[in-house]
Amino acid sequence: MKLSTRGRYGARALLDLAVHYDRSPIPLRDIARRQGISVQYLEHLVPPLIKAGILRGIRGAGGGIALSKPPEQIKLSQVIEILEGSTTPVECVDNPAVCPRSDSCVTRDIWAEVNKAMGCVLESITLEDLVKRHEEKEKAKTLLYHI
Amino acid sequence: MKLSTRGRYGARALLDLAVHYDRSPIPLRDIARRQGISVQYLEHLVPPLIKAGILRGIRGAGGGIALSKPPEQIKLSQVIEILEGSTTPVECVDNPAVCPRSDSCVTRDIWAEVNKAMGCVLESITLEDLVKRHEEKEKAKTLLYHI
DNA sequence: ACCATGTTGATTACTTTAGTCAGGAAATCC
DNA sequence: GGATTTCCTGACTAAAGTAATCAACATGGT
Repeated sequence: MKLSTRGRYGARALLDLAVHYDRSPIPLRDIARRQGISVQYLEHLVPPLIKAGILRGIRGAGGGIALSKPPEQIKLSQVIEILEGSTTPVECVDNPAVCPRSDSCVTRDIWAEVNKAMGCVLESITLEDLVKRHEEKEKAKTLLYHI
Repeated sequence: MKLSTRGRYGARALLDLAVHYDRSPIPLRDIARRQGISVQYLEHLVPPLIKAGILRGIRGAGGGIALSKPPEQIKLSQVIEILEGSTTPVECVDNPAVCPRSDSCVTRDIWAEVNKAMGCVLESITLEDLVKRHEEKEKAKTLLYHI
């Protein structure tokens, strides 16, 4: 039930962008540095997000990438779907034809429920929520310094 | 977020055993045939389940494997844990040390919630539940013949 | 014209997964 | 007590997926 680096890095990158939302485009270089990801790897995560309408890319000096929608309109479920493909733990849930047992298989029903449970969580969280959580953590951290 | 064949086949095999619970041990050969899994592959799923106390193996003619606990005492979460290892979608959830950002990372919190959501589903389902679901499906199927 | 940036495709090394092969150990049956 | 049946164990292989780099291109800003 693993999530690959694509989804993980992608989520972090988008959070990074959401934190700086409404500012000018941010170069991949900056995100890569802040998030500890190589620019070259990040470059491969960007195109699918652009195609999906989540990001836009601005070339040339002073360019970078930016969210093409406000953070509260971007659900985590969508991001993961784009970068990881389907989140289903098992092929047959999305595509019953891959297994002749699909319609009589009770374990398949369970995997579908597991998938739904994950989906509900991811669907309920937007980039804005992530930003809020992030800010709260930062706040808590600075408060510690004053003790 | 994939589940490998280990967990899938293992779950099906245990369901098969649960359906025949309280009968004599069942040879791997039978389970393999009914479930469409190779005996040789199934043989590798059995030992960890035995070590975990879920199964016992009876050698020799008339032998086979059998559940060592009644089906209502075997949770799916345990089975998956044994066969797949941790279900966490991301290393850092179980083991914060793998990533220096762990304590300030909000995406990590999300993966933990996703993991919990999956865990709740798997924890709530026992082999007995699977058997019941299975029987209902069978019943529905035979009813269809009488229309 | 030049440089900074995103965009794209090919390639590589590595790891995991799925599965087979081959042989051994214990229990049963005759 | 030997043959048979079954589980048990470890080594091995092929294929796929993952993580990442390399290299070249396209485009916008100055």
